[in-house]
Parts: sequence; structure tokens; C-alpha cells
Amino acid sequence: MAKRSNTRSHIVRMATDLYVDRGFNGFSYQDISGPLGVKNAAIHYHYATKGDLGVAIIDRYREILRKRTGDFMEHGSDPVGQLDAYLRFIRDGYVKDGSICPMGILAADYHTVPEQMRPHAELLVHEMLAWLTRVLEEGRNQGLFFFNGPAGAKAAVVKSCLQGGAQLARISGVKVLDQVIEQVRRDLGLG
Amino acid sequence: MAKRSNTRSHIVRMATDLYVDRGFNGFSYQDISGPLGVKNAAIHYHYATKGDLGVAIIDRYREILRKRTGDFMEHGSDPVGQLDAYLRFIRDGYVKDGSICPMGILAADYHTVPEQMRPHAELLVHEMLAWLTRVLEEGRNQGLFFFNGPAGAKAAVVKSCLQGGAQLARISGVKVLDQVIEQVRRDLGLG
DNA sequence: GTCTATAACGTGATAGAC
DNA sequence: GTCTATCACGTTATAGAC
Repeated sequence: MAKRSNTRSHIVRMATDLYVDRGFNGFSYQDISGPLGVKNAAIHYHYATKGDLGVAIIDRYREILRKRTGDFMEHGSDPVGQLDAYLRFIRDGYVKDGSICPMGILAADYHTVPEQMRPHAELLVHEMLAWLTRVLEEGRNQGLFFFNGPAGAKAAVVKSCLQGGAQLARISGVKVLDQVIEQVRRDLGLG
Repeated sequence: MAKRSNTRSHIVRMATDLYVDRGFNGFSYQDISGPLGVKNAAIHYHYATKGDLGVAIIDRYREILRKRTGDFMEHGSDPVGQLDAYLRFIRDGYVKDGSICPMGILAADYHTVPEQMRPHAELLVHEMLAWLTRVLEEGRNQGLFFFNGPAGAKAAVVKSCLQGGAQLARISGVKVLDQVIEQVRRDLGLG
């Protein structure tokens, strides 16, 4: 893996933080170039359009997801442990930085973001749901989770819950997210 | 109820549609003034700042919510019927206009929207969850719904599910929303 | 290959005409 | 009371210097 320019990686990292904090239309090139100590147009060299930058942001999330789900599986391939690690990941991100799921933000901005971002967004959602489906399926087969219906549908429910729960927390406080997390576990037959 | 200026009510209506379609930072005064056939600054007369307009948008959603939940209760005070009417409302809105829940959009933009909007947003969330909590509680008491834990937590889960589900649908298609709706009903013990 | 100077335009907002 | 002409600034993007 060749080491790309330092500025370039700084740009994506900052853009990712700005994006999750303010939405795709809520930050500008200035928010990146200023703190980075370069001119506005330096960003354009590395990412010609904001759409290109948006694609990089989404792909970065896909990589983070791949890495995190890999870690979850390493630290305990037990499905309950993997689910709880995911729930903790969501809650910790919210408490630490006010982070909410990037897919929800993307959905809110979806009709305004450059079209080139959409296939990448679709992949991000697909990969997320595929992982969660597998965890739930295995957990049910092992008698750890209890739910009716297809694992894919339950995965969509769990994902939607966490995504929506963190959003409501931004407006109403963290308590509602904790309620959601506890109820999700309860609805899976976990203590 | 005094009849306000025609322009004024047109503005809020258009702003509401634009907001749910593109997010708070995704539309501008021009998007309203142009189609309305007035100048940009005419909007500023009726709503001095974009924050004032934002407050009007949220309050309009609060009124819509009051009206819809009122209708739900009229057409059949049966809790199952009320829940299904709500689920249909969400799905129809998405299929017809690509609408998603305004609270999720607000959450995505939350760190950039004018502060005056926040208390109104908090009320909107509170009123929504209060209604849903009551429906679920009554349904459980009547032996129609089956779930463990506090009704308030289950209401937060159901609300989060629908909110997140419609968002995922924008990215991945309506099928995922249908999966979520079916699974929510299943998780409540409904056919 | 990397970045700066500058452009062309859209933004929310003010002052003042009718 | 309602709206128009205009502003100061922020926006993404291009052309060209080093």
C-alpha cells in the first residue's frame, strides 16, 4: 500500500469529520484548507470536485466498517459479543464526538449530493447490512438470539434502530439512544 | 384563526417541501422566491432570517403530526389500526414524494442549524414519542401487542426503525423499508 | 506534482421604494 | 404592510505559477 501524500490523507480525514458533524452541504473547502494552512484550491488539486471528495469520504467509511467488523470478529467470534461491540461502537461514537451514522446523513442530503457518490453509498449500506445479517443469522442458529422472520429483515431493523436512535439523541439527549439500545437487546431475547 | 397573507403560507409550504427533500442547508431563498414569482428579499419580510423560517417549518410538522394522530384516533381508536395507519403514512410518503422523517434530516444538520430551531425540534420529538408510547401501551394492555420493557423504550425503537428505514430506502430502494415495516409488526407479535 | 491567485456565481441579509 | 434594488460575503471551480 503506497503512502500517498500527507496533505491528501489529512484532507480526507478532516472532510470525514466535518461531514459527519455537519452534513455534506454543511461544510466547505475553507473549513479544510484553513486549519490545514493551505489555500482553498489546494483541495481541488487532490479532489477536483466536491463530489470526488464525497466519494472519498464514503469509501473511507467503508474501510472503517471493514476494519471494525474485522476487529469485532477477532476479539470474540461469538455473535452476542459482536453485536454488543457494534452497539458500544455506536454509543461511544455518539457520546465522544456527537457522531451519528454516516448513512443517515447521506440520506438526508441524498437529493443534492453529486450522483457519483450514490453507487458508493449503496455499497456501504449493502456491506453493513450483509455483515449484520450474518451475525444475527449465526446467533439465532446457535440459540443466542430469538426473533422471527428473515435475518435480513431483522438486520435492517437493528441498523435502522441504531441509526435513528443516535439521530434522536442529537435532538433529545443520549437517554433515548440508551433506551433504543436496551430495547434492541430485549427484542433479541438478551437480558 | 385569522387568515394570514397568502404569500406567507405559500412560503412555509414550499419551504417544508424543500427542506424534507434536500435538508436545511440544501435549499435557498431563491428556490422559494423564483417559483413564487417574487424577489428573494420578499421572503425576508415574512421570515426575517432562515432560522425563523426553520422554526416555521418545524412547527408546521408539529401541526401535521397533531392532525394526523388525531385522524388516526378517529378512524379507529384501535391501537393496531393506529399503528398501521402510521406505518402506511410513512411508507406512502416515501413512495409518493421520496419523503423521509423530518427529525432525521434535522439531526443530520443539527450542528449547523440556527439555535432557535432546537427547542422546537425537541418538542416535535417529544410529542411524536409521547403519542407512540400511548398507542403501544394501550395495545399491550389490550393484549394486542407483545413486547417486553417500558412502552417508552419500545416507542423509541419503533420510531427509530421507521426513521432509519426510510433513510436506507433512499439509498437502497423501497424494499428495505418494507422489510423494516414487516419486521416491526412481527416484533410486536402481529401477523 | 503541488499549490496560489483569481474568477464567476450563489448566499443570506439590509435599506428603502411603494 | 408588502415587496424590490442592492450589498457584502462565502461558495466551488479554473488558470497558471513554482
